Amino acid sequence: MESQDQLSTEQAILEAAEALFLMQGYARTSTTQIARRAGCNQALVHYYFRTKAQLFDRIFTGKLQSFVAEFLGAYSQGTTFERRICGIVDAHYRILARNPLLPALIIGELAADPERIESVKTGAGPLPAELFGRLEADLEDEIAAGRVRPMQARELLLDILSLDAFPFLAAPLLKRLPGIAGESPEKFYAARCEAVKRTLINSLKP
Amino acid sequence: MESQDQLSTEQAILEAAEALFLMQGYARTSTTQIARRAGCNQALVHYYFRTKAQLFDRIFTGKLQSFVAEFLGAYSQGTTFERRICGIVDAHYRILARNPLLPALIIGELAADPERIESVKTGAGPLPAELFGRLEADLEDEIAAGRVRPMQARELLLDILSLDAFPFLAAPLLKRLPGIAGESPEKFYAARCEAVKRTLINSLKP
DNA sequence: CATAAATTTAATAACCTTATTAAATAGCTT
DNA sequence: AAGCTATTTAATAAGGTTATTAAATTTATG
Repeated sequence: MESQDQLSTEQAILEAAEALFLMQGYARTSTTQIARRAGCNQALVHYYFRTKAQLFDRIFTGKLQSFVAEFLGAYSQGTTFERRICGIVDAHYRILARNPLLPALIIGELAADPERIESVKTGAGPLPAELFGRLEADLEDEIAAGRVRPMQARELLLDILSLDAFPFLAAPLLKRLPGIAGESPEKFYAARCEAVKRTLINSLKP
Repeated sequence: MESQDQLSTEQAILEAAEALFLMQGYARTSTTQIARRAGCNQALVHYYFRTKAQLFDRIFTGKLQSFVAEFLGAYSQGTTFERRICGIVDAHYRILARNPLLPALIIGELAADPERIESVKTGAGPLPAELFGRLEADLEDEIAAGRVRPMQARELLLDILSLDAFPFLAAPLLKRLPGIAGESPEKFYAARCEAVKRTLINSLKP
């Protein structure tokens, strides 16, 4: 039943589909294209996954939920608030370096099909809200102690998310900018991560 | 030759196409759909604009270039560096409030079709590079005078672009977040603009 | 080996898309 | 009104897409 080739064909389709969906999005990717990349007949894509939509969901529902959960849940155990913020940024850049194309896909697909957002939200569970609550409580303590300027937790979270995610969202554009085009992505992102931490830490000072 | 109805049909097609392209992207929008929204026959779309690609270009090439130019060129004439930074952010939020869906379209379409980036770059002309140079020179002066911490102009520009653009890119997601869902977009963006200015100004302190 | 099950293929139905064409209609202009 | 042009329409060609089907092939198993 479950021979080696069978599993490897199914796996080949999954991998081809993931790569193509990430590079081109859902609408621009055809099952024919997926089959060609996986090195199999087009009907096989439907044999294993029935429909293109099911194949997409199979790949991305889990990926999306774990990504969102990891991303919002990267509130680290640092000794100081400053260290915890830096921990978040480091964690975000690690996650993003592993999935550089995922943010653009999320934006693109969720904008086109907002009902999918609900499934992501329910899938991510209560973790994000819980962690936001912890960040909020910590921030209030820091502000009360005079170590951080008065600000809302929501704005801090948006600052962090913006600074971390934007370089990956705008990568196709940034890659071509004169000052960046030469650099390797790894070096660029590593330097950017350090700069973001400096910006964030400095922005919190009273 | 150019009667009132003729121009209004052409205009109706342009407006329908712009709205649909912005909401759904290029690949998900069909000329049939455009015609339906414009209230005309599908062949008319091709009568006026020949191909779907030409229609898209006709609408967005100019829009894109002026958007990029405006966005990068919003280096205002403030009396102090701090004021100039705030001027940029205010300008960005004004531009974005007028074109809230454009950033996501740019990201989505340029990621799928990187060669279009070149046309945007050439269309934007030397303005961006020139203005970046001015920001860089000003920043160096401020750092030399000890009014701003040492940092690279590139990182400052990325800080600004990230903080300004992200809320619009992630709007479909953010709109559903518990703490934001209730608010009107205008209020949310206005509050965010103020918060971004505070974050940026504070992040520059030595 | 025989046979049953799983996998793979070619063929194709049904549908949608872009773009063109030729005919019909409307709008001017004289 | 006739004639010219511009606009609009219905029809359709050509091609691509998803998904199914039935037949062929491979693989597993008694």
